[in-house]
Amino acid sequence: MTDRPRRTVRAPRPRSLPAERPGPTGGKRDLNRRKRLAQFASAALELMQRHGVEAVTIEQICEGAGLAKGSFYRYFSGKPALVEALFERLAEQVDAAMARAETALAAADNTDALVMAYADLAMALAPVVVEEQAVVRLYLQERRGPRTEARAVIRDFGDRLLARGEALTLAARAHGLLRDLPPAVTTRAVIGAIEAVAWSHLEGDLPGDPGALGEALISLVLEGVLHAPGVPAP
Amino acid sequence: MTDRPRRTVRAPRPRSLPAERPGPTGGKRDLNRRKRLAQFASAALELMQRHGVEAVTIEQICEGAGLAKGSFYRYFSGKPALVEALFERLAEQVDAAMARAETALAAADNTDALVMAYADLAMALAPVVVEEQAVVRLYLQERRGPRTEARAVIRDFGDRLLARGEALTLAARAHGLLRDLPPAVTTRAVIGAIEAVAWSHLEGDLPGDPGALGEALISLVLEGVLHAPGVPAP
DNA sequence: ACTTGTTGCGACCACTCGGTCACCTTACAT
DNA sequence: ATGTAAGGTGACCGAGTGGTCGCAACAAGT
Repeated sequence: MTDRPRRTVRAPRPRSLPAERPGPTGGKRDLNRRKRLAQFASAALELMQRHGVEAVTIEQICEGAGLAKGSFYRYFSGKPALVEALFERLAEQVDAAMARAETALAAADNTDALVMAYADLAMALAPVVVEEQAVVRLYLQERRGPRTEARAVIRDFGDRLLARGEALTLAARAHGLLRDLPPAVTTRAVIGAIEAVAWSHLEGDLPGDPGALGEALISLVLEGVLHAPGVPAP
Repeated sequence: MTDRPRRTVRAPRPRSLPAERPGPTGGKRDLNRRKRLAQFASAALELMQRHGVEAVTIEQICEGAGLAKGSFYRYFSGKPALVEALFERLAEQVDAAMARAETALAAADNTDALVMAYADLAMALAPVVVEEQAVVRLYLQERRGPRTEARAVIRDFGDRLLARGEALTLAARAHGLLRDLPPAVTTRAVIGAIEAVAWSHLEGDLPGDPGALGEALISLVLEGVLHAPGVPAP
C-alpha cells in the first residue's frame, strides 16, 4: 500500500504466448526465434537422455540453453509442450510412413506387392530414425514410464505405432503371408524385438553396423531362432 | 543461547540403523519389524507403479504406509535401499534359476537335454514371476530409465538377466540348436519380444490366458512369423 | 522518429522434498 | 522392577522448483 512509483497503466499484459509470431519470415525476429527454440530443444534432449524426462528441471534446461527461465515460458507453456515439440518431426514422419504402408498393404493383391510395401516402409523409416536418433532413443527410454503430463506425448506416439503395426499385421495375415497366430501377440513380439535391439545399439552395448544388425533381426523375425525343420544340426 | 531445558546428556545416539536387529525371532519386536517393512514395501510398490520410481517421494510412501517419515529412515537409508529390498526376492530366484540353467546347458550332450534345460528354466521362472508380478511390472517399467541411484538396482538386475541370457544362447548355439546369427542380437531380440508381450499383458492391453500367450510367443520365437518354406499360403 | 507489441531477464513467491533431531514410548534382558 | 537400547514421531531446516512479474531492450510497421 505504499505509493511507490507504479508503472505506466497500459493495457493489461497478455501473459500468454502470442498466437502468431510476428515479423517477416527470415527477419531478425524469426531467425532469433528459431535459434532460441533450437537452444532449448537441444539442451532438453541432452539432459532428458541423461536424467529422464521427468527428472530434468526447467532450470537445468535453461542453464543448458544459456537462457533465462522467463524466456523459456515465452516459448513453451511447460515441459509437456517442450516434449511435444521435440517429438513433432519424428511423429509426423513416422505417422505418414505408417499410413502409406497401410494403404499400400490394403491394396496389395499378391505376395510381391505385400513384401514391397514392407520394404517401402523400411526405406521410408530408416532416414528419419537416423536423423532423429536422439528422439528415438528418448522414446525407447521413456516408452514404458507412467503416463505423466510430460510423458503423455511419448506414450501416445508409442500407442499409435503399436496400433498401426497391428493394422499392418492384420493386413499381412489376411493375405496369408503370416502364420495363424494372434495378431496382437505377433505385433508386440516383433516391435519388442526391434526396439530391444535398437535400444542396445543406441546404448552402445551392441556395436556393429546397423545394416547388419537389421538384416539379422529381419531374418530372426521372419524365420525364428531355430534351424529350419529337416535341416539337421551340423 | 536460551537456557531452555536441555535433554539428558546420555551417550551420543548412533543415528544409523542398528546393524543387528534385536529380540527373539517371532517376538513382538521381530513381528513388528516385519509388519513395518511390509507396509513400506507395499505402499512403495503401488506408488512406484503409478508414478515411477524417481517421481515417488518418501513422504508419499510414508503417507501410503501410514507411518511417519522418521520411521522410514529407521528401516531404510533412502530410496535406493528400499528399491533393493523390493527386488531382493525376485533377483535371488531369477539369478539362481538362470545359473542352474546355465550349468545344465553346459553339461547337455544332446538336443533333448538342451530343450529339457530350457523347459526347466521356464518352469522355475513361472511361479516366481507370478508371485512377484508387481515387481516384474516395475522392472519392465523402469528397465530403460537413466541409471539414477534408486534405479541402479533395477538396471543391474536387467543387465545380469541379459548376460545370463546371452550365455544360454551361446551354449545352445555351440550345440547347434540355433541358427548361425549373432548371439547378442538373438538374445536381445528374444528377451525384447518376451518383455514386450509381458508388458502389454500386465498393462491390460493384451487380455487372455498367460499360458496361451506364452505358447504363441514361444512358437513365434522358435519358428518366426512366416509360414514354413515350402508351405504355400492358403 | 515514434509507437507498439515481442522478447529476454532474473528477482521473487509459495511450496515441496529429503533428511535430521530431540523426545517419548515400548520391548527385552537382567 | 529397572535399565537400556530400539522404535515411532512430527516439527524443523536448507535446498531447490515451477511459475510470475515488472521492467528494459528491441524489432518492425507507420
